[in-house]
Amino acid sequence: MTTKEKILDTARILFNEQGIRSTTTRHIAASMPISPGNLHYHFRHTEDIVIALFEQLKKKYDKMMEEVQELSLTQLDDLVPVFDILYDQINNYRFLFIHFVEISSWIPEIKKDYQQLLLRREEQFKNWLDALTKQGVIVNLADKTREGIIKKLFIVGDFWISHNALYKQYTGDEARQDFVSTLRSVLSPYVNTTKAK
Amino acid sequence: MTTKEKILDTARILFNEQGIRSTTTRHIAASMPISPGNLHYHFRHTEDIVIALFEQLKKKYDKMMEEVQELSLTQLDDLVPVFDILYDQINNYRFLFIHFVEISSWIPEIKKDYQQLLLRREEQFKNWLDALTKQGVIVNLADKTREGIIKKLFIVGDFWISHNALYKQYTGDEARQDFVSTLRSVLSPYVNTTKAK
DNA sequence: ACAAAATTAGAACAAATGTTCTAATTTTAC
DNA sequence: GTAAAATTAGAACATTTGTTCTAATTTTGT
Repeated sequence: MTTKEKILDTARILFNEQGIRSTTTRHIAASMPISPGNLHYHFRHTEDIVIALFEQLKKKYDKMMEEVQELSLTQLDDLVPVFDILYDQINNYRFLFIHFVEISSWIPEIKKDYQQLLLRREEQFKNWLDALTKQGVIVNLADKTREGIIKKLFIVGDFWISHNALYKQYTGDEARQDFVSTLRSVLSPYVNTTKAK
Repeated sequence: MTTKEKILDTARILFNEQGIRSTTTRHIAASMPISPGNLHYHFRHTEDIVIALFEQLKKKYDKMMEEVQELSLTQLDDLVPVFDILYDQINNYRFLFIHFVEISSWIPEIKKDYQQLLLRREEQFKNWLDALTKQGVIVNLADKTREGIIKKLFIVGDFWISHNALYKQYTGDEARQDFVSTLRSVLSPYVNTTKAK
């Protein structure tokens, strides 16, 4: 692992554990350990580290969405493994989600990027829900209903981790299961109970 | 308005507008304007300001929940005015919701308080949903389903504002309407469509 | 009216932060 | 093997921060 990669990894872990407010470039350098000068040789500005980490997440997201596309879904629970992977990705970069508003006003570039990501994801989800309807997994959805479902999936997906940090504070498998079942429960009211093709 | 109240109001507005990271006690003092020394005469530590603001919100929440208790609900849309008031409260203290995880690890006292608030709210919501079922507004709910609904109401209620800041960025009435309709849509799948008493 | 208390301004301080600079060391290319 | 480039350590700097201190001014109670 190069120093650059090591910095990103250390930063990500410290950001996740201590938050972005109390994690300084000096802390990151000290815990590797390298000198502050060395760290700033690789990343001139602190925000460059955050930007690079966001890029990592974005890449992983895109890869995951590709894989989902070719999935054949015959029942709601076929989504569980997808939500599982989603959980890991969010959890590994949870500082981004916990501080998203702060970061996006600090680094406008990330805000723009994230909005475009959401736009694309919204389209993909629409297609995805339509496919589920066609397969008879979920009932027919009015446009407004479908939009509402997607909005709830976004909010729960992005902020379950914050809610959990504030309230139940599940860890490990318990956390993952609660995340998955909460996301699942956004869709479950719309499951088609009549046995049609 | 006393100086103390003025400080809290100014701090709240600056926190909402600029975030807690870039709002310092000096900024608050300068924008009133008073001297930094004067500000720290009224609030020895920065966190005392945040704690006082959280107390304000808590009081308003409790007052609102009392009022809701005596509401008679015969249809789902009777909840709209409740969600409306909720929106105003959250919006006026949105910095708390946007930085909740950060604040709660910075000031453990607030974390504890908020967890207890949620515990109480969870009980109230349970009773409330049961009442709605008895009145025939919503269908019978399994325990797990009811818990899931409440969890979604919490997550959407607490983080719609963050999601909106990141994505659509609605303002004014548009914002309020989207908040209300998103919260409403958590319950709408469970509305009782059969005409029973 | 006047003493005591409360409030205020503004200087002062120590600590921390992001970043830059300089000089040394290591790696790479040929 | 050696010159150039890349990497590293650590000192240095300017700025900002929360907070304290001192002295002045204003308000309050009687």
